[in-house]
Amino acid sequence: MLEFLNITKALAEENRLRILLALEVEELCVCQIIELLELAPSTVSKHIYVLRQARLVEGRKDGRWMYYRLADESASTQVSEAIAWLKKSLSPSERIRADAKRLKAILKIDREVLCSRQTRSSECETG
Amino acid sequence: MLEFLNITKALAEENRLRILLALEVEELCVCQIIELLELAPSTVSKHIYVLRQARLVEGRKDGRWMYYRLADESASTQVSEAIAWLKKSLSPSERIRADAKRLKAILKIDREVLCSRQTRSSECETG
DNA sequence: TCTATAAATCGCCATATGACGAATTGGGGA
DNA sequence: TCCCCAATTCGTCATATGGCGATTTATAGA
Repeated sequence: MLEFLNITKALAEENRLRILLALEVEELCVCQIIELLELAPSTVSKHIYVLRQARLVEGRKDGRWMYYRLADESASTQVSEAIAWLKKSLSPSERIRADAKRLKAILKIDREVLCSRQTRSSECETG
Repeated sequence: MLEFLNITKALAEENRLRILLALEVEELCVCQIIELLELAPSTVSKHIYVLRQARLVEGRKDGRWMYYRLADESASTQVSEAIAWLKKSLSPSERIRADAKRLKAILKIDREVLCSRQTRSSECETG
């Protein structure tokens, strides 16, 4: 029950769904997720924390950067079922399409450039 | 996205999960759900409202009583998938087992007796 | 028509949650 | 060693949500 509730609570927030959908495309660095959602780093970090608690995403550290990906086949049945359900049931809305388009643009930007751009200012728009 | 979020938000609360699991057994009258959860009628009513908004449950009026059941095959794909996922993924916990046992006892009580008992007092324990 | 009552709605309160900026942590590179 | 910076954690605020009791609504029965 508790594990299940952790999962449904994690899925019950729009920005967290956006993160999961983005990770469906490919593994992402935190700065790429920040750029996609256009939220403060601390906010994004907290959302990722909730997703990790629910075991829906897994992280890997690479130097100063953290990369996150959807939980894979090594995950528990509950988690795997949840991700399968998510993929099957979440039909494309306007926002989801916009995110997908925006993510394509973000992936074209060199990651180091993206991170430093966030540090300096957020003048340059991505989409 | 919005429909999906309505569903995940509805599923992201323990007492609402308890209601859905009880309705898996059979259609129930509100007073039976109140007896099971041991919460105020107004609270239970609000939970049912959320479940209805998400289209996870359907109601039918019979005189002064309202009966609720899980959404059936006439429901949207998203709703059907959600219920299928719920049934498949929510493994029995202590609380779920206790509820199942308690529900059996509640179903043995005549509905009118149950309702009037709630009105007078909550002295008589059910399980 | 009037009363009783099952359920829903309203109003209120306490707690949970999402948002941000500030401060902290930890790994590279000078 | 010292500084830089990606990411996280902490502190705070505004809003959302779950809980209850009081009130309202709707229907059965006198």
